[in-house]
Amino acid sequence: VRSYHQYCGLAKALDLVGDRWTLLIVRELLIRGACRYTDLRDGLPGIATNLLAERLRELQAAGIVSREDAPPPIATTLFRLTPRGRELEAALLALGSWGAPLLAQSNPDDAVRAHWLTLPLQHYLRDRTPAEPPISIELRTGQEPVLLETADGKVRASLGAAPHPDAVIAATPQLILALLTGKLDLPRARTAGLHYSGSPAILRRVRRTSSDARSDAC
Amino acid sequence: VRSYHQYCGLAKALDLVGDRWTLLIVRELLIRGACRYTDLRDGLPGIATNLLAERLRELQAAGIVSREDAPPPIATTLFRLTPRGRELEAALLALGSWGAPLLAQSNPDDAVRAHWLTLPLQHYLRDRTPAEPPISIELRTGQEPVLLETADGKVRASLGAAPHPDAVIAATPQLILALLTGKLDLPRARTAGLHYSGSPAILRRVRRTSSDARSDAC
DNA sequence: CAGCATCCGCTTTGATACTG
DNA sequence: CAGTATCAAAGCGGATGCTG
Repeated sequence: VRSYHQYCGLAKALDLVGDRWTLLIVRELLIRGACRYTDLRDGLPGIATNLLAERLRELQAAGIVSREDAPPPIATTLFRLTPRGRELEAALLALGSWGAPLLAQSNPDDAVRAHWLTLPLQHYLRDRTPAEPPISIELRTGQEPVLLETADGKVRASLGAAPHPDAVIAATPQLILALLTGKLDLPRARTAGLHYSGSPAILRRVRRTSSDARSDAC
Repeated sequence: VRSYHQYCGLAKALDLVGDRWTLLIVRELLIRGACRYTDLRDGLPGIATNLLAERLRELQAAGIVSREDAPPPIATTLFRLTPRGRELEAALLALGSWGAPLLAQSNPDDAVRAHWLTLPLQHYLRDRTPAEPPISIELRTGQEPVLLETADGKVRASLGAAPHPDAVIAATPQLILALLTGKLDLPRARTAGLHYSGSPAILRRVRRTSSDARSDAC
């Protein structure tokens, strides 16, 4: 809340979203869309409930988040990003991409949520054969499923199950990430506990390999 | 310093650069290159000196900043970004661009530094006639001069004087920004205290006009 | 002077308990 | 479900002092 009082765009941005937890709240709303208070709390393990309430008030005052009181049948409050809030997506993805390599050394006592996978996956994966018909892959981690789809050369990740997935991967987020980013091949991932069903060609189409030239390691 | 303990790239990034002042220190090193401690303090008005020292230690431990002890003639310590630190540029520019519209309502008691202009200017300006020979414009605000140069359709902003500028603009940063982003035309800017020397065509080549279609207002 | 370290008061955060 | 209340601990801001 305390301003830097500097005539600088970055400082002004940090005045609004630089406080602890604030950008992670935006992350939740970006990935999940409209959210209830409890959904947010579940996606932000470690946050104190008074802080979440206070941040939501600040974000609303800053025009980044809006709150809707219940469509009639369900009686609940929904929080969602305003258009201005959604404009934070580019900055958030850039920061998340910078941090993605840090996921390589995974800390065993880190909290894990399946939907957090969508950010690094969209960053690392490409469709190698965009001319062919699009495919979809379902990721299962014991929590909510995540859906991967190819679209104009890119890979989109979103929440939800695939109606007719071309492949299904079931494992921990760490294992899925290791497999898809090329750190582990399919046989090794399987012995580590990953379940894959579908044609190996589907996997090869989007999987990064160690030979992929990218500046950032994973 | 306190970690979020979340298996998420954004959270990992914020673990390293999410603390107060940290991204602004990176901003200084990005714009100015290698810096002495006192240069940093001057570019970060409001920071407590012990915090600056502590943040620099943390950034060094994180592999984002390196410190060099003096080339022999001058006896001083130089701080600079490591390659990994420089990779923060994209994220920093994205956040700065998001915050750039907030510069429109300028607060009179905000601190001002000429070199902070480089970020919003690179964001807003385009070279309208990239086929013509490149031009350079010098900005003077009473502090260090800033140099604008056209290069492949874009406008680059950096610190330092132009050897043979095609135009010179002297005014406060707020006025310069208002003129170049199209909020003020040249006659009005002049009556507000701005000095312009050079052909008006030079200005028209890079200046944004209110008719420029961009989603973000300024 | 450059580059800190120490001390102190205030603010922010974290953890938990409680409520309409 | 969606918060508020309370309180201890940590972080921050400002001033000052120290060292090569």
